[in-house]
Amino acid sequence: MVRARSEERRADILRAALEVIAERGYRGATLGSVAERVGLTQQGLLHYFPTKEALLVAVLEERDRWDTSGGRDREGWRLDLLESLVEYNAMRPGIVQTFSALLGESVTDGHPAREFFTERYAQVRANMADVLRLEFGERLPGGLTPERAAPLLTAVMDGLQYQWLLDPSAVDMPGAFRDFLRLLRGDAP
Amino acid sequence: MVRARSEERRADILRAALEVIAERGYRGATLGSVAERVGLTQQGLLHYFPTKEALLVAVLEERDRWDTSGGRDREGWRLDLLESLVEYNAMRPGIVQTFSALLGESVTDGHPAREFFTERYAQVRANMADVLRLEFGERLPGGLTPERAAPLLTAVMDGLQYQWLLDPSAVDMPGAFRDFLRLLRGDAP
DNA sequence: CGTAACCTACCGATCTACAGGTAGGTGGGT
DNA sequence: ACCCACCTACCTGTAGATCGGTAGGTTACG
Repeated sequence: MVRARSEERRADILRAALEVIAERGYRGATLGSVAERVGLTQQGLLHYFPTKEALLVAVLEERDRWDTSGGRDREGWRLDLLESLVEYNAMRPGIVQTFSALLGESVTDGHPAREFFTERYAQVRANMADVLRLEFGERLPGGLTPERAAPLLTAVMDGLQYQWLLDPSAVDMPGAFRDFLRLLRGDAP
Repeated sequence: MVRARSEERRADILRAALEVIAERGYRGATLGSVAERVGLTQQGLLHYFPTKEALLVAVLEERDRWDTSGGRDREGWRLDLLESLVEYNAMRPGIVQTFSALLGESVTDGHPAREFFTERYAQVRANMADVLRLEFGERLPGGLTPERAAPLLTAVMDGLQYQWLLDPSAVDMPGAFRDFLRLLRGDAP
């Protein structure tokens, strides 16, 4: 079963790339250090992914697949599932760090992940709007439409991640996110 | 007046560094490209800032000075001044991009700006809490304490910046921020 | 006043260290 | 016999940093 072994290798490489990108960002990551982590030479790695950028694209695609599986894309989430997602993220600093680092880099000129993130955020906002509409209808308790609240919801998730990554002990990410949801719901504390 | 000329040069260099970091991030920025922008060689630049990291530190310090002048530090802002700040930022994509790129990078291991941002965010949250307390007292209309709302306020500002940088036409940053403030205030739309 | 000593603001050459990528193998499984 | 999964060797480019200048101005002092 050579084929299976090969697929396994690719998965190993992607996992290692995720780690290295988390540690050093995309620009700071080197093929050599990714290769080393899976017991390959840099050139051996290039056998699987012909360029550094191809590796990045594969990483992003996998993230996409992971995101859209679990029923997010069409079916959508519900608000309480978002809450669990944040809790889940709080236990996986590695993944959060990878994508926060990439997001930060991606706003620089000509970054290979820029288009990916641009499209992704458009889609995420649309998803968020759907979730909110499902939960609240055309007007949230605070008076916003789902479309107006969606960028805020997205921003809170991302912004909290940065604060939490910089100092996990200073920010209770899931707690703060719940606070925000309460704000959206217009609940009393 | 050799001294004055020198100070001017340093200021030029810092401005150029800000630009280059916005375009390529810190890791992607090169001393040569910064130097070129002010009509120096790379070695000439190193005469003013002995290492790349020293240059970054100087950039961050200047930002700090800029931030804390204008009466932010002790006296604090008020909520409506925050609103103007966001509007102001929306007209200065360069600055926003520089610090968003740096923030993103700074969560990677051993990044020279990491400590700076960690401390800075602690301070920003404290400032935000003060602003909120000044405006609302110990309980905001939504029921949160100033300390609980501060990370959210901060997160919204940062998160919106990323969405806006990726696609300015897709996000009305000042508008969205006002929406959030309305949520905090518990106003009807 | 003049000149020697010194300082400031640079530049050219060069070193070291990778980084990404190419070319051309080799060896084991099918 | 063949091909997939690698490796060795190597090339090219680039980045940060050091070294040793040089030109021009400044200061100290006889």
